[in-house]
This record gives sequence, C-alpha cells and structure tokens, in this order.
Amino acid sequence: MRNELQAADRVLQVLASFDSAARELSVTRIADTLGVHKSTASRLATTLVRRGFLKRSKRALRLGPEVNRIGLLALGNRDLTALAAEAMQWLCSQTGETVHLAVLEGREALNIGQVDGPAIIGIGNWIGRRTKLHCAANGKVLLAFCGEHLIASPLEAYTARTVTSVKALRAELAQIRRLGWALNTGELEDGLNAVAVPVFDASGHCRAALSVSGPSFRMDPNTYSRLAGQCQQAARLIGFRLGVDKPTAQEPR
Amino acid sequence: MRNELQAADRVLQVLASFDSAARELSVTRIADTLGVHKSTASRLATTLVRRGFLKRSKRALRLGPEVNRIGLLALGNRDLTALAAEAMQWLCSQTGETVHLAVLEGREALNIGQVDGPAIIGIGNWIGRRTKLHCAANGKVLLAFCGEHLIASPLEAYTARTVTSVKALRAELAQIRRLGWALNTGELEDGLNAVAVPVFDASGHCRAALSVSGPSFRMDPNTYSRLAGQCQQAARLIGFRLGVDKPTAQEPR
DNA sequence: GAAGTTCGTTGCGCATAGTGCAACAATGCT
DNA sequence: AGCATTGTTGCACTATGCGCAACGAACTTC
Repeated sequence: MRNELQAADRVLQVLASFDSAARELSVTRIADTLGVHKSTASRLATTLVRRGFLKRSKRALRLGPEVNRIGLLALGNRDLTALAAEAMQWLCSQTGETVHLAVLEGREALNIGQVDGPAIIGIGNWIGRRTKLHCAANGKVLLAFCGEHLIASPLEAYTARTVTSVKALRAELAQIRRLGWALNTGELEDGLNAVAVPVFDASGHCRAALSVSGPSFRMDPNTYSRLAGQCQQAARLIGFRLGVDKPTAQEPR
Repeated sequence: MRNELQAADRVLQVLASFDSAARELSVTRIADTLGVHKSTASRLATTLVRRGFLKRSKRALRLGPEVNRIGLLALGNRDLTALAAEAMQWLCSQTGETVHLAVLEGREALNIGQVDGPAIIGIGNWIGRRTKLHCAANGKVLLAFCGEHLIASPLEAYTARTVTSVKALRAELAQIRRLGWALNTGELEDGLNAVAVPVFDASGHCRAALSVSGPSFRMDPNTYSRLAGQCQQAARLIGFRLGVDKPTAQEPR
C-alpha cells in the first residue's frame, strides 16, 4: 500500500532541489528535475508560492519567507542569539542598559541572550531563566504578538504592581499591539523597569522579544519612548538577519 | 481552474503549522489543524518524514534536517558567518593562523568570513573575494564535496604549482574525499599554504568550506595533519550550529 | 522595432491517486 | 493487566492531479 502521496512528495522534491549551486530555479528546470510536464511544475510552483515557501523573482523562483521562518524554528535558540548578537551589542551601546532576547517556550518567556550594560547596578545573568508572560515586558510582547490564547489563568502576583486581571491584561495587550512596544514597571520585581518590542521573522510571525531593562531610577517615564524606538531599530536589524526583506523606500533611519 | 494542488498544499500546511508554541505536533493534532481524517494526516506526515522535512520523536513530529538545510540556504551568508563565528575564533586561537569560511557561488569560492591570526605576516582581508575553485584549498573542498560537475575548463594556472590537468584534479579530489581535507601549497600564490575541510549541514550537504592559511615557512608539511584535525573539530562545531544532530557515542574528543 | 523562440499559464477530459472508513496495531495511562 | 487513545494500513470510491494543446508573456535575434 502506498504511503507516499505523489503530489505532496513532489512539492517537497521542489524544495529539496534548491542548493548552494541552485538558489534560483525556473519552472522548466523544476519540470526537468522532477521528470514532470511543465504545466505540472507550474502548478507545483504556484502552490509553493501561495504558501510562502517560494517567491518569484522575475521568471525565477527562490526560497521564500516561510522557509526562513521554519528554518529558524528548526535551529536552536543559540543560533537565534548568534544572529541577534550584533544588534543586541548595538542596542546596549546606545542605551547603556541591559539587553535581553527572549523566546516563547510553552507559556513562559525563556531568556536566551543577554548583553550587560556598563553600570554596576544592572541585571544579573538571566540566560536560561524562564518568566511568566504577564509580568515581564518581554512576556507581554510575546502574549500580544504570538496570541492571547497563551494567557495562563490565574495570573500570579509578584509585586503589588503585577497585573492580575485577565481583562486588564487583555486591554494592555491591545495597547501594546497599537504602540508596538511593552512596558514593565516593577511588576516582576520592585524597582525593575523594562521596555520590550517584538522581533518578526520573514513570515511576519513574532519570533522573539527584545528588551532593555534597568532600575527605575535610571529608566523613568521620560526615557520609555526613546528606549522603545531604539529597541525597534535593533529588532528591525535582527529581523533582517532572520530573512525579512528590506523595504528600501520605507526604511527609517 | 484550480492552480492549487490540494495534497501538495496540505503538506505545506503541515510545515506551516509549526511555530514557537508548537515545535512538536502529533498526527492527531495535524488532522485537527488541517480538518482532514487522521489517516490522511498520517500519510502526509509519512511523506514529510521520508523527505527529511519532519522527524519522529517518540510519537511526536518535529521539523527535520531538510528544513534546517533549506532554512540556512534561505538565509544570507552573513547569517552563516554569524553562526560560524565562535568556532572560527576557536580555530584561530588553536592554530594561530588566519581562518576563512567560503561558500560556493556559481563556480567559484566566495569568502564570507575571516578571522585573523596574531602574526604580522598573515593574510589580507579576503571577505567578498572570489577565487577559482581548482587553485584554493577551500575551492577544492567545494569541488570534492559539492560535485565535480562544477569543474570549469580550462583550468587557469596562477603559479607554476597550479593543477591545470582535469584528470589530475579529479584524482586529487578523490583523495580529498578520502582524507576529508584539502591542501593548497602555493597553487594560488607562491608561498601561500592552506588546509581546508568541508562544513556539512543537517542534511549532510556540504554548505561551506573552512580553512586555515598562512605562509609556507610557518605552515609546512609537519603541520598539515594537525591543522586538518583542528579544522575538522571546528567544522563539526559549525555543523552543530547548522542543526546537525550530535552523535553522542561517536563524538570524538 | 519586428519576428521568432522559449518559457509559463490555463482549460479540459481522463485515469489514477488521495481520501475516509473500518479494522487492527502500537503506545500510554491507570 | 485492562482500557483508552493514537497511529497505521487495506480497500473501494470519487475527486483531484495529470498531460495535452493552445495561448499569452517574456526574451532573444536580426
């Protein structure tokens, strides 16, 4: 009995036929490689393009954003951190505060990268630490951009400032999506503030959260907007590393 | 008229359903997500596993080596260099010589990364430079492991030592595959020696070549074998970054 | 710029591949 | 050990995927 689905197998063969020597393929070349009619190859290509696995470049076909996305997903967190390292260094040099990169793991935020600021009073080493989503800036970014279905009730209070109402949290998440950044003011620990933004991959999915954090006597309301802007610039740089196309006309400086 | 192939589209939907919150999926979950019968989901999964796009982990399915491979292909050379940076630094500290990472571009080797040794007499900046494959150690590795079909006749002589016979080159490539490393002794430039090894990705394809190079008065025949071994260690580390599974029992120290 | 060539797309009819069902096997839980 | 759940596979049926042919688009040559 056949377990192999012919048409299904063929799109995978198309993807598998890309390599270092063949980064662009034509419909005709795909037909030759697979031994099918060019009309079949054209339909296979159209299906791949529609799902984002290929993109058209003039008459050639190239690997598309969805391949970037799942390719990065298949890589480990250390690889994501390596790709983000340069931008995180830049963000730290710009802000003078501790920079973190966090990813979603189950229903928690996992800190996978950290760059320490110059100040003696800063943040201890958080790499490998998990935090609940609702009480960290990075966590709120992941909730806002990866899906509110990840909210885990009941919401535990860490300080007097922790948001424990699901309704209030949802309202805050909607605001985060509007602003494009999240704020944490002493909700995880008294005196600890943070600003965080999403890092999007080539398919527009939120792949990580990037944050700057520090003590509230350095990070006060006057600094939030500037820090958010700097985080967004760094997140955009990381996004380029993750395969996001550069919109040349829109790229802000 | 339908351009979309239903079965083809379904395997792509399976791949697309992986995300940060869902790095493992079951056959039942896939059936639910796609709205198909579990027998259909089982066959889709089997097709994806067979082509290396998924792998089985107990009863769960995870993204497989072929996704790593094409994912990295979709990323740029700067990303590959970022992933290799740590291992290249290590190799440089071990050997004291200049380290290069090169990839195949068309029928040439493109140098995409470099770490400089401490000696004043070393190698100038080669990042962005292309070399013909037959006369560089990295190039010979790419010929040996990416396919001899890439040999471009006639073979240009750069020095008196350059191999210009295709037959002799093929014999040397066979030896390189046996040894697992390539040597260049003044074939590109008089007095310039290099040792290079392949870097394999998760699907076992040669993704890049890693080399150590220096002047012949420091890199002489007594050093080749040791340098090759060190390059192979570094290449293995890069391979792990590219998603190669660690064979725990076989991993040499 | 026109003509010719090649590549890619799309409607159509036909044959087969893909589907769900049912039964069974494998795995996990209590 | 027994039960529940998940996953696999043979089978029959039908809906899909296929190649063909014709046409449009893009590229090359003169």
